[in-house]
Amino acid sequence: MSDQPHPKRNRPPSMHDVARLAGVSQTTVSFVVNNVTSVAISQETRDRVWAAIHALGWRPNAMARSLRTRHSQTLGLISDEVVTSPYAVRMILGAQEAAWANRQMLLVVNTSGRSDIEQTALQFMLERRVEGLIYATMYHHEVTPPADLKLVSTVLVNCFVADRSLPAIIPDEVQGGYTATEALIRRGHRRIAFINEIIPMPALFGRLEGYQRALADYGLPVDPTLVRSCHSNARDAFTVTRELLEYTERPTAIFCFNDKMAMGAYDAIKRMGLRIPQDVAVVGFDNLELIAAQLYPPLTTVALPHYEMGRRAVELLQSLPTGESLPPIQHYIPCPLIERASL
Amino acid sequence: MSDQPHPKRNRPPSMHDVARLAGVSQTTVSFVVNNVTSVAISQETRDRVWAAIHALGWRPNAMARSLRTRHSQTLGLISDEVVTSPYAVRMILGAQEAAWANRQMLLVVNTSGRSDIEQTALQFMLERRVEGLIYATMYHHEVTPPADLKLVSTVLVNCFVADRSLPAIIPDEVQGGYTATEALIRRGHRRIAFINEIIPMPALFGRLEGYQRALADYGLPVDPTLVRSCHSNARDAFTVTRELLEYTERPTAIFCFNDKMAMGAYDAIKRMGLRIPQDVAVVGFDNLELIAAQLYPPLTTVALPHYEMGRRAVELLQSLPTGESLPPIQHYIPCPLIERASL
DNA sequence: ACCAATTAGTAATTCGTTTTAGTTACAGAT
DNA sequence: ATCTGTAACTAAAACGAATTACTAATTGGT
Repeated sequence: MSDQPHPKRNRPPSMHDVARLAGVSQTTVSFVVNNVTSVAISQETRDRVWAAIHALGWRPNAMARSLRTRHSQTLGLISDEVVTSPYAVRMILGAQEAAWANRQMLLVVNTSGRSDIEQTALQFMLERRVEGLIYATMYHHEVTPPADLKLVSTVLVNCFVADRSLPAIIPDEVQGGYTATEALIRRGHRRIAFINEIIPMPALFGRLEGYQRALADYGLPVDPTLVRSCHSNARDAFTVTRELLEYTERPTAIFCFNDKMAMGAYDAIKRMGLRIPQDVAVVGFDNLELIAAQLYPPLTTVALPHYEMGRRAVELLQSLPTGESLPPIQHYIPCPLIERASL
Repeated sequence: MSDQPHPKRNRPPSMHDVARLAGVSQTTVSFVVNNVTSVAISQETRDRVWAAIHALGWRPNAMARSLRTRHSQTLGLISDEVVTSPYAVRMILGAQEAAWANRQMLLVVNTSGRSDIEQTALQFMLERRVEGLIYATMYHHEVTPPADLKLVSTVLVNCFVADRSLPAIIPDEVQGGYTATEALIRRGHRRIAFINEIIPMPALFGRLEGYQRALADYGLPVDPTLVRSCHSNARDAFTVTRELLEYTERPTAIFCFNDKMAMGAYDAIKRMGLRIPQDVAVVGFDNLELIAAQLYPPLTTVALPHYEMGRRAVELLQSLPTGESLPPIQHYIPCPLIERASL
């Protein structure tokens, strides 16, 4: 009664089905598909096999292949909030594109900072025999990842473990702070304020160090009253900026810990009737496109190299000969200055 | 010489290894692990098996399991720029969390709008036998996905096909525009301007319709001079806002097509010495946290329900009994008003 | 005419599970 | 003493490919 001859339920065609249609053995199909040269197959047969493949719409079953070859062609990415955050989506993109270039797929899990999810996610990925794992965080900080992480090659991104026993890809905060400050100095600024984050974190110390080093390298004094701290949001930065601009000897430039704060600084500067960059120059950090490019004038800022970090992490994993383990090197990725119009 | 007895190279332990150690058959191990009740296994044996599992650190090989059960426990997500864009990362999060709740993993590929990548990505996912596919776009617009998409259950997110032959999850633009306008009306505003996007797209028409309907429902006239269009960036919105505020009968409220434009509107309003919301109220659209929450005063805006759309898409796929196909319903997801302080 | 080499394939095993169809041992009933 | 029933397992066949180790037929050299 049924028009469809159904070989066995209606599952997708297998190599056997192809072989049957082409009148050859499954082995031959495999050889044709994989272009195996160690065994000779006539051109005529190859053509017949390909014809059968197209006729049936066959495509390989990646699980069967992986089971046999012991290569899952899969990388895992576990992150706390990266997926959620506009901050770091480019990191995923970098990772995904690098994986893609190697015909690997990326399994992504966002833990929302919950360690139970993190633990389960790791187990899931181990079960899927990922060939490498990226453990990334939204903010650059120290982490204590689950112990099972040791069972697979892992690269930390934007974070590090206390004993530096795992390879990590982290932004070069010091160079970033240095670059921002140097750019201002080169524009002739001598009184450069730095509005820093107040909650202790590597970025805070690194950027401050960069700021200080740049001043020192160019023979400028470090005026402690020009270094202020507040929570990294526009509101608080607004207040601090206003205070800075009321100094008798007003700073002519402000380096903000991040773009959100630069946004507040902009507001304060404009409110006081000053112009950017003529009266006060501003440099931010993070290169949040949404803020930096939309502000007026567009904000010159230092970019966190998220894309680059994601890419490097994957490339590091791919560079690893099977079976060996990655040396626990901490890779510092430079933070480039993105020049717009605020200085 | 070597301390390590190596059963066969150094591959991860298999059920056979566990079985050998526990002194049972591999079948028994499987039954214990999967808590199979159709076959009786004594408690004592169960304990021995679990002990062996822990001793060896065994964990199932998901590929072998999937091969056998024909369930990949995997969903695919193909997007143009979603991964890249802060706009819609929450969509991925929604999808991932829903997948997670069902013990499924999400394979993510970003095509960067390139159809060759899109095509290959789809093939990869089909090879991995994904149990469902989400095809998402960054902007709400019409798409022509690859034909092979028909081979797997697919849900479109934030986009639709011309003939509506595929189920789609899309934001309810009309309701969003209505909600924004209504909120302003309820605050007593009578002259409400709408700065719309200028490039034709569903959002433009939908939000405009919502705006007009709200005015009509509340018996307000639609003044065509109050509806302006420009490219959706802060700079152009700044200019348009300035013009609007120079009308002799100035609008007391501005509904902006999106938050970037609201950012420009803020600048113009402040520049003219007016206060938000006392002199001019503003409502945005998109709820870009970075902008909306950082602006001063914080921006009241309509949120695109990205998280919800991602979640719904996955739940739709999961709701599908194996073998059947999803009805091509277009699901409109409401866009909620996020109240902050700009009206 | 015979051996070696080459060409063109195939059979059978394996990867690590799930699952169906048994098997064995023993207790209790008759 | 045998039969039935249950408890406690196990053997073996999938799943869909990759891969090793053959075989059969042809060609070429002498």
